[in-house]
Amino acid sequence: MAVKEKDTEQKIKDAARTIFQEKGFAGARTRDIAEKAGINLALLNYYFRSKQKLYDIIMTETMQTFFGGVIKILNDEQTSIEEKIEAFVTHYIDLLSGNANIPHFILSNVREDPEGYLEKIGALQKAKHSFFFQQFIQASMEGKIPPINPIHFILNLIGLVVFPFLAKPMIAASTGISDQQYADMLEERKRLIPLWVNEMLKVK
Amino acid sequence: MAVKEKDTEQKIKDAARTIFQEKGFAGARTRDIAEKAGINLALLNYYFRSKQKLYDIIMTETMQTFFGGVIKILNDEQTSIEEKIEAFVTHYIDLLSGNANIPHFILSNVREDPEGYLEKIGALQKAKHSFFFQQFIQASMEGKIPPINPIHFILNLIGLVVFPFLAKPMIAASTGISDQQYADMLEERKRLIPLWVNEMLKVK
DNA sequence: CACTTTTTTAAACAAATGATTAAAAACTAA
DNA sequence: TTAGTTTTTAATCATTTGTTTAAAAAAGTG
Repeated sequence: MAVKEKDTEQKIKDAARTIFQEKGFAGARTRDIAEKAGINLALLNYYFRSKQKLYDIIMTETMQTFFGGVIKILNDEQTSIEEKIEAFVTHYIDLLSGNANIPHFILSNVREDPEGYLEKIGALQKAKHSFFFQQFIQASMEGKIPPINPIHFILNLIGLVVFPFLAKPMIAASTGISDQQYADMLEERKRLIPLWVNEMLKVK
Repeated sequence: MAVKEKDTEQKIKDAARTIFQEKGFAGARTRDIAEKAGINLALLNYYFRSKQKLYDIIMTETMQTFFGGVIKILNDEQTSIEEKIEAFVTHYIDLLSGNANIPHFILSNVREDPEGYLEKIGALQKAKHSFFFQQFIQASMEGKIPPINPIHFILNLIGLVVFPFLAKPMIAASTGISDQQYADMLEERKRLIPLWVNEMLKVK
C-alpha cells in the first residue's frame, strides 16, 4: 500500500505553519523550519524565495482558515439570530479545538502589521454587510435588542469563544487542568455561550 | 525649575518595556532599546548583564502590575460577590486603559514559557484561595449560583474585560474606530460587564 | 588636589541567521 | 541512452545582533 508522498513544498509549509505559530516571525528560524520539514535549508528559499514570503503565505492561509467558514453562516437567510449564534459558536469551537493557536497567531500578526493582511481577506467588512448584521439592526430597531453599541455584542461573542484558546496556557499552568478536561470544558461552552449571549442581549 | 533627571537604569527599563511589549523578546533589538533610551549600547549590558536578564525584570514587573492590585479586591471580607465583580472590572479597565498591551505581552510570554514566571508571582493560586472564591463556592452550594464549572466564570469575567484590549488592533483596523471611541466603549463596559456577568450566573 | 571608583563611549568580537552559489543528483522527454 | 530540465545538497557569504573590551570621561572621596 503505497503511501502518497507529500511533496517538498507542502512539507515546508506544514513545518513553517507550526513553527511560525509557536515562535512568531521574529522567533522562527529558517533552519528550524527546514529541519522540521526534513529538507535542506536552501530548498526553503528555492521554493519560497525568502522567510518573509513564506510567512506571508502561511499567514494568508491561516486568515482564510479562520475567517473563511463564517461568512455563509452569517449570510444564511433561513436562520434566526439565535440559530446563527449557535452555528457560529459551534463552528469556531470545533475549528479552534484542532488549531488552538490560530487566535494568538492572528492577533500577534495584526498587532505588528495592522494593515497588512486584513485587507487581503476583508472578512470583517463582509461580516458588517452580512444578512446577520441586517437582522441584528432590525431587531434593535424593533426594540427586541437594547440599543447598545453593536461592537459590544461582537466583542462579547467572539471573546467568549476565542479567549479560552488565548488563555489556555495560562489557565493550564496555574490550575494544572488536563488537555482533556479543557477540551470537555470547551465542549460545554458550545451550549452555554449561546445561552449567555442571549441573556446578555436582554441587558440595557 | 530643575527637572529631576531620570537615571540611566530607569531610562533603559522604560525603553525596554515599550520595545519588548511591541516586538516581544525575539523581535526586540538591544540596539533599538539603547537608542530609544538615549544611551550607549554597552550600558545595557553594564546595568543588566544581558538582554534576557533585562527581559526577565520587565516581565516580572509587568506581571506584578497586572496581578498585584487584584488580590485585595478578592480578599475584601466586607464586600459581596457582586461588589467584587464591579471592583474587579473597574480596576482592570482602568489599569489596562493606560497599559493596553499588557495582556498580549503576558499571554505571549506564558505561551513561550508556561512555567517561567507564573510561579514567581503565584497570583492565580492566591485567587483560588481568596475570600472571593469561598464566597463563590458557598453561593454555589446554597443554590444561588448554578453548579457549572467555576472555570467558565473565571474565563468569562476575565475574557469580557481583557479581550477588547487583545482585539483592539483588529477591531480598529477593520472598523476604523478612533482611539477615543474605543476608550468610550471600554468605559461603558465598566457598567455593562457586571450586569452581563450577573445575568450569566443565572443560566444553568 | 590627588586618587579611586563609577559611569560612559567607541570599537571590535563571535555567534547566529537569512540568503546565495555552484555542483551533484534525480527526473523527463526524445 | 542522451541531452536537457528540475530538484537537492554542501558550502559559503554577508549581515545582523548580543556581548565584551579597553580606554576615556565623570563622579565621588579623603
